[in-house]
Amino acid sequence: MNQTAIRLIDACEQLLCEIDHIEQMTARRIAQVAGTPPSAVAYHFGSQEQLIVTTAERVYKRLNAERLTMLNKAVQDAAPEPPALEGVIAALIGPSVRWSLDPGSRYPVLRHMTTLAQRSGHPELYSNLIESIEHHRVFMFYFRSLAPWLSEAEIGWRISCALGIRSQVTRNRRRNEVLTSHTIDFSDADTVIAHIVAVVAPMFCRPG
Amino acid sequence: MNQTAIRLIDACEQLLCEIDHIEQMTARRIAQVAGTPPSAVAYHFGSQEQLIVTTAERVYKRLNAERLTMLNKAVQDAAPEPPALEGVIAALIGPSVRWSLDPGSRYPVLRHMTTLAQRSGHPELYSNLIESIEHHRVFMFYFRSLAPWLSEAEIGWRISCALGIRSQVTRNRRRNEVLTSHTIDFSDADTVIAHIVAVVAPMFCRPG
DNA sequence: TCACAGGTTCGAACAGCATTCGAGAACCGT
DNA sequence: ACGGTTCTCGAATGCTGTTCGAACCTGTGA
Repeated sequence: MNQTAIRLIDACEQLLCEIDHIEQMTARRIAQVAGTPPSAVAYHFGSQEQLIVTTAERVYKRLNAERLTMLNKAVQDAAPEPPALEGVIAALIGPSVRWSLDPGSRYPVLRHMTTLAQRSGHPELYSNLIESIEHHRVFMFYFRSLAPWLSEAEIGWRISCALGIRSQVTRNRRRNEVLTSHTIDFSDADTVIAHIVAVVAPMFCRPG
Repeated sequence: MNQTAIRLIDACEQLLCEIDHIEQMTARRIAQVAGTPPSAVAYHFGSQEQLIVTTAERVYKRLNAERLTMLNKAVQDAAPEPPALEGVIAALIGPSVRWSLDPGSRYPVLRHMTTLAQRSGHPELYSNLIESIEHHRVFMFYFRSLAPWLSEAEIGWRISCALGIRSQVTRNRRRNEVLTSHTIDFSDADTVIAHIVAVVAPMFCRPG
């Protein structure tokens, strides 16, 4: 990849973390930070949107690496027994929660990307990011061994639910605080993770 | 309210349902549909964004009315016994799910509004819509009577979780389908509602 | 009937945007 | 050293939301 392209991605990543709202993201600003003319964005990536997606993919890989690290730790801690259900759930949603609450993390990149992906005019740009669930397969494996009475689809559905709850805390914090009368500290990652685990774990209970 | 203003809201509502990307929403297009000059948007609403928020508020009221109707029906069906937990959950998330799958509904208005709220530079415009939880208070009441072992905050947290899962199905359908290997029919409202109820209900179980 | 004030309409104008374009510079295998 | 590809860059294009001032209704008090 070209040096200019890399500098644009770096600038894009940095800028996505500095801005509050995606509208403040302009090709001119990215180019200014990267030290290139604005037209370099279109030349190297086709469009500003594609540059943002490329940037998000790079960040997303790091998040998934952290998920896998947490999962492996939970597995090794329990070996040779299967890992605790709570540990697997925490590995699935923990890094997102932790990143979203860490002001120094690159989580804003993913938040802005998700916003952009919602009914974008070019959904094909995001299909790789959204439809790739490779990084969930290994979770699927452990959940199945922990809840063999659930089908693969039922496990996938529960993973989806867990991710939906995760999104609710990482993206609608104000509403959450209002709904719980400010009695839950949604600014503390461990508290939030524990609360999510507490509601997700029962979903995997044996029926009846 | 002025006749021109009403025509602008009508045009805005209609247009929000026709477009699939919020960027296709332009003041000039709204004005064209409404038969006014583009400047009328700024004159009557201050900004295009404020017009969209006003439009969304009108639609949101209808959605909440439908939630209340479903809830009241569940209550009356079970009277004098307390309503079924499943019925209360279905009333909470059902209308959103149903609207989101009905091509003729006004759900796109709310979807675009949410997208806009996340990428806007003027969050104060949305605080009324996002922080108002009056329409959830009555749900809180019935949940508490069904699960008295949970505190008000714990109930609020579970409502939040249910709404997060709801958003996951109304907004990330493709990802859901991939995760469940296309074995769950996410285009059928009753199926989706039943699945959500199935995972949310256990959250209210008595501990231990 | 007139005069006037306030609210409303309207089109032109403004600043900002992403992207395109064409000309030139830089690089690289031969 | 040459020829062709890749890259750089600033100007230009056609969008955008919003502002502005003049014109236009409409109702009121004299």
